[in-house]
Amino acid sequence: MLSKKTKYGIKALTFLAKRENKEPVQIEVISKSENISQKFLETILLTLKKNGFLGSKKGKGGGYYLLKNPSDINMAAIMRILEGPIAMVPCVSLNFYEKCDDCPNEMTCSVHKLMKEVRDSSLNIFNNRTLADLIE
Amino acid sequence: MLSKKTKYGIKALTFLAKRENKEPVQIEVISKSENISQKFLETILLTLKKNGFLGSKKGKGGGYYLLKNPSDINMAAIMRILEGPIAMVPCVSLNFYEKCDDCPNEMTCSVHKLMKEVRDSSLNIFNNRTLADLIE
DNA sequence: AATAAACCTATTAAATCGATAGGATAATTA
DNA sequence: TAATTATCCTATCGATTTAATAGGTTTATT
Repeated sequence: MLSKKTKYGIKALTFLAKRENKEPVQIEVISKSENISQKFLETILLTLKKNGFLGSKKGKGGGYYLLKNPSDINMAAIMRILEGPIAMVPCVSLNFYEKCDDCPNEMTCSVHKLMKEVRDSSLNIFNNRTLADLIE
Repeated sequence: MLSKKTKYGIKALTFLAKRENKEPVQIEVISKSENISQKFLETILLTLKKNGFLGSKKGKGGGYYLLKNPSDINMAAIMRILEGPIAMVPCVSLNFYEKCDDCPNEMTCSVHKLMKEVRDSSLNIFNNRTLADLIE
C-alpha cells in the first residue's frame, strides 16, 4: 500500500507543477485544494524541501515552490524519499538493501526471484516518469 | 512491503512444489526447513487450503499437499489471497477497488495515473508467472 | 484407547501510520 | 521596532495492522 504521505506528497508536487508562475504557494492553499490535513502536509513539504525538491519562503507572501522543472523531477527519487524502498522486499532493494533473516540463500529463493522481477518493472516506470508526465 | 504472511506462503508453496511425490508434508517439516514460525505457518496454510490450493490430511502421516500442478498455480491469485490488492492504491485496484475520500476525480488524479501504470506492470508479471516458474 | 496431526479462534506485543500539538524561527509590513 | 505571517521543528498520541502465540477441538491412524 502506498502511504498517505507519498500520495499527498505527489499531489502537492503536482499542484505546484501545474501553476504557470513559480511564486510561493502557502501550505494552507495546497492542503485545502487537495483535501490534505495541513499539519501533516507541513511535515511532508519539509521533507521534500530538505531533499532539494522544494524551496520555501517565510513570512507574508511566503510558501513553497518547485526548485526544478517538473520534467527534471524523477518519480523514482520522489518515491524513495517519501515511501522508502521501491522493492517489495528488502533483499531485492537497490537503495535499501537488507538481508532476510530467514533466508539462507538469496540466489535460490523463489520469493527473491519473483520480487526482483516486480521491482525491475516498477522501477522501469518510476525511472522513466517525471512530474511533468503526471500533469498532462 | 510484502507481508511475512505472503512471503512465508510462497515459500511453503515452493517447498511443496519442489517435491517429486504428492505425499502430505507436515507443517513442522515446512516450518523448520524454511525457518518459519510453525503456528504462524499453520494459519497461512489453512488460508491456502480454504482457497483451494492445498489439500490436507489429518492424523499420522498427514500434512499438506498441492491440489494443482505448480504450472497451474498463478502467482496473481496467490498474491491476492495472501497479500490482498496488487495495486498500491485502492482506486486502481481491479479486485479490491475503493474510491479515495480525498480525490474528487480519478480521471485527473496524478497519483491514480502513475499507480495504474505500476499496477499494470506488476500484474503483467504476476499473471504470467506460476509456481513452476519460481522453482527453476 | 492412544497418538498424531490438522483445525479453529482469540489474544497479545510491537511496530507503523496518520494526524495533532505547540511552540521557535524568520521574513515582511506598517 | 512591533505586529503579523508563514515556515520550521520535534514530540506525542491514537488507531490500525502485523507477526506471533496460546490453547484447545476435531479427525484420522495405529
